[in-house]
Amino acid sequence: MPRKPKESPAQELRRRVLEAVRAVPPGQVAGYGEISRRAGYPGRARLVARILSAGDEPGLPWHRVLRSDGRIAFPPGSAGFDEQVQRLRAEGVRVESGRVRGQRAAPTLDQILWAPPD
DNA sequence: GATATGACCTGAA
DNA sequence: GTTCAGGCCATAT
Repeated sequence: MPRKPKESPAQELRRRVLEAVRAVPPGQVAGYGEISRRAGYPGRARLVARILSAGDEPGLPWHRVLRSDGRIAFPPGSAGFDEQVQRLRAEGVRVESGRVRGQRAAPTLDQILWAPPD
């Protein structure tokens, strides 16, 4: 019988990461490390970046993913940088000098999901 | 197989 | 507030 269509670890990781990114509600932001941790792969923040850079998944709220410092992962002046800032502002996130103001990348996604409204 | 690169993270100075 | 070094792992050459 044909072997199971078991996907490669990278495939599963990608799927989990995408799900974690989609789990971030609008107006909120998360860090790469948090996404990787929530996906079940702690310490693989670079993998998250690698996946987002692929941009295979349309409709993915990649703009809600920032660095742990709350700064934009893109270099200032870059197209991605500008686009991400614009999208965040459209969701009500205050962005100043390429950094998110008022709410850093939450230490844990639980903090985001459990964060009290206003 | 080895080296270099990348939308990174953490801790320490 | 910033900068530096070490770690992590998939992809490209």
